[in-house]
Amino acid sequence: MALSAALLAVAGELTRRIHDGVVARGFEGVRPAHGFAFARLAPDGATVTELAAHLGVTKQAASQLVDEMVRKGYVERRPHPEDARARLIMLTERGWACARAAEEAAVEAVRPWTELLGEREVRTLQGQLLRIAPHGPVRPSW
Amino acid sequence: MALSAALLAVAGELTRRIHDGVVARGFEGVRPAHGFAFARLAPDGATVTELAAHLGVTKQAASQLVDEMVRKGYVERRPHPEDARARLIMLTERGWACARAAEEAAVEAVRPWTELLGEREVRTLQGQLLRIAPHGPVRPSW
DNA sequence: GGGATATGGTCAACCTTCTTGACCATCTGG
DNA sequence: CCAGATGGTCAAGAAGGTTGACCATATCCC
Repeated sequence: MALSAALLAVAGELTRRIHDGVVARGFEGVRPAHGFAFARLAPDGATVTELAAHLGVTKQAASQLVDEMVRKGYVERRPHPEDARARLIMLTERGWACARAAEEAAVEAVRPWTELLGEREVRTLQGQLLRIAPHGPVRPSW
Repeated sequence: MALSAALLAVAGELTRRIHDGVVARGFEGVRPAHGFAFARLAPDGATVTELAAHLGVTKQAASQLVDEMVRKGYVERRPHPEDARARLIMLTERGWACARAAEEAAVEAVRPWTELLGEREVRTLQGQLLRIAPHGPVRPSW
């Protein structure tokens, strides 16, 4: 049980730090859920349905999230090049900037661990975690 | 970033498995949030205000959670022995049974890790996590 | 080709869980 | 013993999710 508690504590702390780091870089009104969405949209965009599958929510919920991100200027809905029903959700320039900020914040949040455990141990840690749950849920919900 | 993603994936997977394990043992209508509450109530009970502080929510929210757990038979409100304003929230017999089930489910959820990494590595992992965030938030929210 | 059916997306209504604000009962310090 | 602090609840509302209905377009199959 101690292991579970420690893991959840670290995950919660990490999420909080990344979020704080993103806010500190000037992106307000953004939630962790947006970050999980960015991860799917980043390479080439995605449809609402794909995003919903990625996040593990209904497509209505994903659509509302997109509404919000559009309103805040992070993404835009473009016509899909191959399917007139669908729309391709793509990051705007501001969206890319926010994604880069999240990346920086993540690196910054992990840095103290390297100072504490050493670089080799951190790599070991990462390897162990990847072996334990290579395909865990993207949006852990509880 | 890969490290962060792996950590969140493992945490999400772990939470899901513990929850499933508890449900499989016959406790329905119970959420992970209840488990976090049990952890504080288990030794000797606690007041609503203490529980709220533990969970990181308002005392109104904690009170509602207690309402729900009372309705489901996991806890009961008893008069506080030293403060007539307060009430001592204590686990019922069913509450204790559920807490034991969660403990079992947690052990079961972690067992595959031991098979995968070996017992020594898992202990190392636990030690590393405890050093990284010894006092992370109890109820990671995102 | 063309109609039945599947799929992408949205609108609307509702539910759950948390918050804020107001309030009462009781404890505590001067 | 009274003023202020603290424990708890009630009520209303915000946030973020779900289900159900619906339209537009794509795909399958004759």
